[in-house]
Amino acid sequence: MGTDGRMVDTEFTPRRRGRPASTSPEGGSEVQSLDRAIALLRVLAEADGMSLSDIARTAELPASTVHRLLATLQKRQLVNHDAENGLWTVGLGLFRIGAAYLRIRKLPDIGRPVIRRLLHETDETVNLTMFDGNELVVVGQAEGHSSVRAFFRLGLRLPLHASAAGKCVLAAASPAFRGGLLAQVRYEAFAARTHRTERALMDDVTLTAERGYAVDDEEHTTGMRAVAAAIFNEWREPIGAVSVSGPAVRLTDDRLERLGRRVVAAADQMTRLYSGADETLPPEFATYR
Amino acid sequence: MGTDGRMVDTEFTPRRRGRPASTSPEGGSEVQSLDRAIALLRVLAEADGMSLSDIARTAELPASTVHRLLATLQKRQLVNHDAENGLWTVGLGLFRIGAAYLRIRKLPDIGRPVIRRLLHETDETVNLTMFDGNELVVVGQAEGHSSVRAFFRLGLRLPLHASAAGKCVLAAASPAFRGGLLAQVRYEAFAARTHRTERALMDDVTLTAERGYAVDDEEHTTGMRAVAAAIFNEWREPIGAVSVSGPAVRLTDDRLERLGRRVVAAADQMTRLYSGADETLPPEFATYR
DNA sequence: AGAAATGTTTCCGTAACGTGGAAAAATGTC
DNA sequence: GACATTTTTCCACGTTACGGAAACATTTCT
Repeated sequence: MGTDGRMVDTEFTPRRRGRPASTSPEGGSEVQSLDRAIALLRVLAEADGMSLSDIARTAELPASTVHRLLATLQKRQLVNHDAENGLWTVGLGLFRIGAAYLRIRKLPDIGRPVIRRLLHETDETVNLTMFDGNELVVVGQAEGHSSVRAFFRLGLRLPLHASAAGKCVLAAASPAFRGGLLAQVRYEAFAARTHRTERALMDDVTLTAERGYAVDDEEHTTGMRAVAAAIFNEWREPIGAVSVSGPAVRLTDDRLERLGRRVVAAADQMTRLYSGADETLPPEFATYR
Repeated sequence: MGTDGRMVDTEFTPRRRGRPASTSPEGGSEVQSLDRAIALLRVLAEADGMSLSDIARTAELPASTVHRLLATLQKRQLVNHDAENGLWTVGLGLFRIGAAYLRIRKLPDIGRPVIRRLLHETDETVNLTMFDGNELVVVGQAEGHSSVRAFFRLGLRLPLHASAAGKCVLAAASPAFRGGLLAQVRYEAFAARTHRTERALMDDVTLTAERGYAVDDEEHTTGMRAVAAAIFNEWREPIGAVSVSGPAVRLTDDRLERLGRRVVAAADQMTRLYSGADETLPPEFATYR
């Protein structure tokens, strides 16, 4: 309403296009061979070394079919085949791909309930961002009133120097790491109040470190304010941030302060969930930590 | 030679059967659709959220084909499809399967060079075992002289009360955990000298804890002796053991002592490699720890 | 030793199944 | 409102996967 629109589309802003998925009661197209191969992987993942005929029996498929599928999987390193005893096991290639899940989805999946609660308590848009390269990527969100619809859409990349999320990550980073990040900042001007010098940015970051949360006072988009707090991994390295944002007219100074404390609490909770011993997640996560 | 054979085949002893794999110069049968699906997973694992058309362009496949494959992968949870913005990401199912790799293959893969060195230094059969349920499973080995060929083959399960590996794991376990394990021991008699009572076993375990390594003096197989030391994870919980075994006539008391010290050193090294900061392994492993 | 049993790999005729172009459906952009 | 994009469904075609059977090996039984 107050803001005059999309002058600041830093990067592409992907949004649902094309024909929507059928409200499929269920099923649809499926590829038999792929479906069977996945079934084989499931079988293999539960055993530590199986012979071809064991696998074929368990999966209830003819041996020749299983052999063909396993050979393909082996060529791509998704399964190992011990040449000496002929046993098949899950392969490193599968692990490499599977490991990507943690990098990409762990925080969003864990953070969802926290974000949603924050939305209901504050009635403002909540964003979850993850550090990637030298920017922050929006990986989760919960939008408030439909009136001011999502400025920060999933996949959008936020600059370090012109976003609350970026500044709180800078404030939380180790001095050495922060130095490396600052060296790459371009100080692009997104709005009238965007920091234009390292000096100004660092003063803000120092304040942020003392305060515990960062404030974006119309620095990214004119008319928009936001507060953010950093989320950490198990070695207390910042990996992302939670932020609450809304039109400046609604986010007055004293409300900003209350939101700041609330955001810090939410970020702390996510840190504990991310690096710690909590449930709501499948047991596979317990293996790491 | 001295031993009179396979009276103690606790469990199945899988060994290479059937027609051996072709010394394939390369390739062979392969399944196109599966091969393409794997390529898609690789693409997805490198990006954090892609649209269908992006994926199709990257993989150089028609959109309809990609869609069909993704739909199948999604049904099995190997990929996620965000209904709101239509982005595809790697799924939890993929992680669940990939995580099995660590459970099954991490120690064997890491331990291989250590095992091989131990073989060359001692000239006796070396075995790597992992704790599973209430037994130890042979997951890696290096065989000495072909004369006394592998008694403990890959996949063989060793009992806790009648193997050097089992006893050193018992000795290294926490009192509470050890209690739970002991309650399940059946005291099956594998050889004349097998421990038959918890009393006798615990006396041996106490001695093992003091000594640092376990000794199997013809308790599993008459005529065979072995020494073993435990391998630990990052929380100092025993996860397996390395052992050196051979005919009693070759493994005299004083040689056993020297081998014991050597086995402890090897186990320590594997503990460091397994739980620590070493390379020789792809970067994915670094994510955990 | 030889024979029988078990397990793996290759072969190949058959048709089922995956393929991909095109159309339909929906949204963003001009 | 027309045009450009993107996703999803559809469908005729023939490539591709299927699986029985044979060939090949190794272990076990007699």
